[in-house]
Amino acid sequence: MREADEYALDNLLREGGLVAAGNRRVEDLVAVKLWQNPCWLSFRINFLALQFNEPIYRRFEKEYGLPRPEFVVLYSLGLSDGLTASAICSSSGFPKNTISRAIQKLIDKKIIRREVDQADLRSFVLYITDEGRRIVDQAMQPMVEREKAMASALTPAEQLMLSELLAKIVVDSPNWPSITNIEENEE
Amino acid sequence: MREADEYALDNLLREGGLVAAGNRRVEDLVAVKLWQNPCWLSFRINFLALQFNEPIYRRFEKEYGLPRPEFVVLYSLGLSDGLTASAICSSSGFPKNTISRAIQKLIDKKIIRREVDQADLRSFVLYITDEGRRIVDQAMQPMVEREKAMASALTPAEQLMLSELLAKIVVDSPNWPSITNIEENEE
DNA sequence: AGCGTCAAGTTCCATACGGGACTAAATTCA
DNA sequence: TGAATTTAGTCCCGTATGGAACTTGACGCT
Repeated sequence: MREADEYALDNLLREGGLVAAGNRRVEDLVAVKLWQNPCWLSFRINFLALQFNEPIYRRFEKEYGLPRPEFVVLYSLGLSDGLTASAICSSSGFPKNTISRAIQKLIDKKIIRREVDQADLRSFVLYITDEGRRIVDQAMQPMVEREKAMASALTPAEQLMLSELLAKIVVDSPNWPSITNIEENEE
Repeated sequence: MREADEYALDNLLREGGLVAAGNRRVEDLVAVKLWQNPCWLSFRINFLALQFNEPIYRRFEKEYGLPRPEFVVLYSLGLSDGLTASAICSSSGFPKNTISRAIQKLIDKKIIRREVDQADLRSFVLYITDEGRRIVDQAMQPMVEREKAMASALTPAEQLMLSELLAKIVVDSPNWPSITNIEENEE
C-alpha cells in the first residue's frame, strides 16, 4: 500500500462512525478519544469493556458476594463443567494465583467442588454444585439483558457482522506478536 | 419479532464467525466461550481488552515506571491537553480516587503539571510537560503497532466496518439502562 | 532408572485499589 | 442572600491483587 493511502486509511478508521454518530451528543473527551485517537480500536474495546463490566460485577458482588474473579470461575464452569484452574486462567486472562484464591473461596462457599485429576495428580478438576448452578442461572439473566442493551444500538444484521468481526480477531489473537521490552539493558 | 425468530437470531449471533474461523485452532475453553456463550458480545470484548492491555501495560510499567492509571492520565492529556481530573475519570472509567492518586504521582515525576482553574476554584487544569510529551510520543508507537497487529486479522474494509459498529455502541452507551440491584431488601 | 526441565497450584508479601467519608467551592432556589 | 444540594478532588483504610518464590508431580532424555 502506498504511504499516502495508508495514511488515508488510518484517518478513515479513526473517524469510523463519525458521520453515523451525527449529532448524537457525547462527552467531550470521549469524542476526542473516539475520533482523534490513533488507537481507535483499543480505546473502543476498553471503553465498552469497562462500561459493561463495572455495574454488572458490582451487582454480582453485592447480590451474591462474588467478586469478579470468583464470578469468572463460576461462569466458566457454568459453560463447561469439569475444568482445571489453568484452563480458566488462560481463557480469562487472570493470573493463576488470583484464580487459585477464587477457587478456594468458592469451595469454602460450597459453590463448586474439586477432585484430583487421576490423569495428572498435580491438577484438579472443578465441578459446579447445585447451589453454584442456581447462582449462575440466575446471574445469567441480567448479564444477557445488559448484553442486549449494549447490542441494541445496532440492527440485527449489524450485530451479526460485529459478532463475526470480533470472533475473527479473537481467533487470530494467539498470533499477535509478543511484546518485547526494548529496555532490556536496565537491570 | 416472533419468539422463534429471536431464538434463531440469538443462535446466529453466538455462532457468528464460527464458519469463518473454520479449522483455525483455538483453545478449548476459548472456543466454548466464543461459540456456546449467551454472552457472546461481552466475552469477545473483554477477552480482547485483556489480551491487548496486559502485555502493553506491563511494558509501560517496566519501561517508564507508569502503572495503568498513570498512563491513562498521560495518554488523555496527550490527546487533549488542559483537562480536569473528572473529565479523565468519566472518559476512562476509573474511579476518581485512583485518578487523583495517579495525577499526584505524575506531578511528582514532573510528567504533568497542574494549575487551579480560575473559572472554578475547586478544580485543576492539567497540562503535559515536555518530558511527558516525550514519553507519550514514544509510547504511542508500540501501542499503535499492537493495534495494527490486532486489526490485521481483518481486511481494511472489515476494519472500517468494525470501527463504525463499535463507535455506534460507544455513542449509545449513555443510554444503557442502569443496573438496579434487585435485592435492596438486604440493607 | 535418574537427572534436569517443565507445568499445576499454592503461599507470601508489598502494593495498588476502590468504597466511603471528608473539605471546600459552586450552584440552586426560596 | 443565605441554607441546602451538588460537584471537584483528597484522604483513610481494609481488602484484593499479582509478581515471585516455592512445592509437588509429570515428562523428556540418556
